[in-house]
Amino acid sequence: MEQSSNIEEQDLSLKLFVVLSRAMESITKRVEEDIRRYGLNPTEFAVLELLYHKGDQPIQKIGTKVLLASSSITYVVDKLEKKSFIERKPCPRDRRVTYAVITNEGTELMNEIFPKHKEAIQDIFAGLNNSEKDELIKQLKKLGLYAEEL
Amino acid sequence: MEQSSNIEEQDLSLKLFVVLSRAMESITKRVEEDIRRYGLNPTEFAVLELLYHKGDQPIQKIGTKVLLASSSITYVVDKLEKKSFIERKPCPRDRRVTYAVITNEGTELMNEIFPKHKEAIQDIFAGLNNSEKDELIKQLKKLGLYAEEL
DNA sequence: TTCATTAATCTCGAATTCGAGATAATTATA
DNA sequence: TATAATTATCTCGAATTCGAGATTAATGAA
Repeated sequence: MEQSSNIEEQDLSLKLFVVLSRAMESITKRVEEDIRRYGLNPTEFAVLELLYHKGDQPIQKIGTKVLLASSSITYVVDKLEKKSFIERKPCPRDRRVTYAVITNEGTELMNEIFPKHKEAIQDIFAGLNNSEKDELIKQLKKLGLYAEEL
Repeated sequence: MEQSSNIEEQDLSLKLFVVLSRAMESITKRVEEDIRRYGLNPTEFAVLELLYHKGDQPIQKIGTKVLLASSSITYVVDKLEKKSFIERKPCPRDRRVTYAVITNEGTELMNEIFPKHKEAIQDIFAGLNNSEKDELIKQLKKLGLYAEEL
C-alpha cells in the first residue's frame, strides 16, 4: 500500500517530466525560429541581450549569467565581435579582465529586434491566459528552486 | 490603454519563458547527472529506453520519436552498438530498413537502472505535491500543444 | 619582498548535433 | 515494363559546447 502509492507517485513525476520536456521542445523550437530570423543563434542572442539590458560585462560574468563554460564564452564573443555587435575592451584596473561591450550597431540591432522578439514570445505563449501564466510561473519557480538546491 | 495592457501581457509571457527555461535548466542538469551515473548520455538513454519499452524499431522511427536528425541517429546507434546494448538487424521485407534491437545486455542494464532513474526523477520533482503536478501537467500540455501547432 | 594561491581568459581536442548530399531499395506512374 | 518519385540509411563537414590545461595577472601569507 505504501509501496503502490510510491509507484504511482513516481509515474506521475515521470509523466510530468515527459510533458515538461515536450512542451519545452515545442516552445524552444519556435523561439529559435524567431531568433534565427535575426541572423543570430540563441546563445548569441542571450549574450547580446545581456549586454543590451545590463550594460558592459566582464567576459567571465557572462558565463555565469547565461550558463556557459568559459571556453564557450570565448567562442560566442569571438563570433559577436566578428559581426561587429560587440567589442572587447580591456579593464584598466585589472589586466586579467576583458569587458564585452555592445557597439552602436549591436544596440541598433537590439532596438529593432527585441520588440519583435517579445511579440513572438507573446504569440508562442498565447495558449494560456494571464492568470494561468501567473500560476504556472509560481509552480515552475517552486519546481526550479527545489531542483536547483538538491 | 489597449497598448499598455499588451505590453504587460508581453512582459508576463517573457517572464514565463524565462522562468520555464530556468526551471528546465535546473531539472535537466539533475536528470543528466543521474543518467551519466549509468555510463550513458541523455540521447543514448532515450534510445535505449524506447527499445526497452516499445520493442524493436526501424532506425528511422527512432529519429521521429526522440526528435533527432537521421545522421544523429546513425551516430547514437553506432555508439550503443559498440557498447553492446543494441544490435542492427536488417529487415527481411524491406531491404532499405534496418532495425535497432536491444540485446540481453541492454535489457539487463535497463532492468537495473530504470527503477533508479524513476526514483531520481521522483526526488527531483518532490518540490510539488501530486495535485500540483496534475495541474502543472494540464497547463504544460495546453502550452505545448499550442506552441506545436503554431 | 617572495612564493603560493586564486582568478580571468584563452587554446585545444573531444563529443554531439545538424543539414546537405550520396547510395540503394521500394513504390507509383506513364 | 521503364521511369520517376519516394524512402531509409549513411557519409561528410560545419557548428556548438564542454573540460583540461596553459598563460598571465592579482592577491595573500610568510
